[in-house]
Amino acid sequence: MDHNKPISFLKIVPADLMPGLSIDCVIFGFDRKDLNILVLKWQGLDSWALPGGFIGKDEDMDIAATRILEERTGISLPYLRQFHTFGKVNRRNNSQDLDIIDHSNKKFAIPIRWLEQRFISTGYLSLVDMRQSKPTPDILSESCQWKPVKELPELLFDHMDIVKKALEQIRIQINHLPIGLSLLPEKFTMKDLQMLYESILNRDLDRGNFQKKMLKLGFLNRLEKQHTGASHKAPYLYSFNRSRYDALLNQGIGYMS
Amino acid sequence: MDHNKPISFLKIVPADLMPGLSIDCVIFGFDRKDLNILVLKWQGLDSWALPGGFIGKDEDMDIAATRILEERTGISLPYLRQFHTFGKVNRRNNSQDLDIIDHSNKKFAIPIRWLEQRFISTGYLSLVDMRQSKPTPDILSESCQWKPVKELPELLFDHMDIVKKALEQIRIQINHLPIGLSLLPEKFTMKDLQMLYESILNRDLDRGNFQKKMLKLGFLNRLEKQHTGASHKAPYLYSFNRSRYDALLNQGIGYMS
DNA sequence: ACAAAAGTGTTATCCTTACACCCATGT
DNA sequence: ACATGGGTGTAAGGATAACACTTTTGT
Repeated sequence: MDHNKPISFLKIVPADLMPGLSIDCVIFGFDRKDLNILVLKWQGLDSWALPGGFIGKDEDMDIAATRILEERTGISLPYLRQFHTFGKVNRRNNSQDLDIIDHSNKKFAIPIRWLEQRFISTGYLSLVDMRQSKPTPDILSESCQWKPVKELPELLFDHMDIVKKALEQIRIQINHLPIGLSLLPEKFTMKDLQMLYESILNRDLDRGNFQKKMLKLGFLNRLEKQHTGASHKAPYLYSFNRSRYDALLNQGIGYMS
Repeated sequence: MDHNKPISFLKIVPADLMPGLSIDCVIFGFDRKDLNILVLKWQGLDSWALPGGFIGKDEDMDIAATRILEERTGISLPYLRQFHTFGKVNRRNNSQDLDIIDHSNKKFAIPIRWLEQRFISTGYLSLVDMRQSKPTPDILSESCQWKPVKELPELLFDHMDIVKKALEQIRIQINHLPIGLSLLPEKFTMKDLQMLYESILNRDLDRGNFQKKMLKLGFLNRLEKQHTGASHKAPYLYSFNRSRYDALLNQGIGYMS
């Protein structure tokens, strides 16, 4: 049996899916300024939601997560990690949620009552470079957009709780996650890296101290300077020393707390 | 509908349970010396496993975890936290595992094929004072014992992976978990606290520095000394300043990383 | 007196913090 | 010349690590 055979979300065939189990993805993007999250707008509704889907009966959960994200947003991932499983009975039982389930059932001819069952959902998070991934909506969605964390629209179900938990986890585990590696392009400036940390930690860091700290940790390769035409000194570009970075993450990088 | 109604594990009635979903508990215990884990020995088999069970259709997952642990070991918990969900297709598919499932099916007259389905399992961890909880096995188990982490017996299915992940998580999140509060009795000595940290971090810490650091953090109440009759100075007893401790955990306590 | 474990002190070193200072560049 | 942002330096204070010293108690 091939456990990794991709299963299309768009054909919802309950017989092929794990019942009662879903996956929701919190995709963090970074654009040199703000931390963003990828959200989908459902067809014909003013409702935004996280990209999510279901798990094939013969599909590893991690692989399902990768597939779901790819199908729903067109993004293939460098990094995807489970962070929490949401198991409250009434996590999607307010009246608005029920309306939407009903609407979707009809619109997409999803087998009756499949969406109505109780779901326990596992949240996955990822960190990607916004400038290198152009999300494109699937047929269930009207659009697929990056929204700044600071001004998210209302989200369906308990998706706001899921986002909050993802943020909390990313902060707790900041010293153990390959934040920079995934959220930044191949080459980046020290300022880019600092702004990324500031976005995640939600506070300002001292420029000089940040620079010295990062350099001392020794996982950055300094490349040639690149002059952008701006009216000031050209910044160095950096790339990650991959093996050194991985080694440090295992121990937990001692960033400013 | 009452979402919190306890559902007996011992009556396995598939119609009342979430299919394909289970819970496994990694219960850490501490006895002033070693870090232990609670394991069950299955009836009539030489196999050890983590205490686990299933989730009622109208039961919150967190509440199911509490119930399962209580039913299977007799322990009621001060603290129980989800740490990972295990979703590999073949997590319990080696031949020994299948034998055991077959054996259990027959012995306990569990509805046919219930145990044979694919399960995705959420791991919960807890930290308890070994001296204050006397685990007692349920009827599925021959015994229920504490085993030192350093010399665990072979475990069924992927339970060893689950234990390893729990340990990894407890180390990564050590500054955010109420380690001491749950694993130690009401009153304890500084030595107790230090040995606990040493067990979890798996390395020695300097006695003098540890003492000073903990005192400076300010979440310990120093109580009267208690003389035990040993041939040396009597140590102070301490208790936790609960509100101060909670506040610090939110920020992340800066223990020696 | 001695061993054992608790409590505290000392010192060198390192890290963090808050700045200040100079450099390169376009206007 | 000046504003802007990049790179580096410095000095005070705090934290860490290694180890020494003193105290209490039973033998």
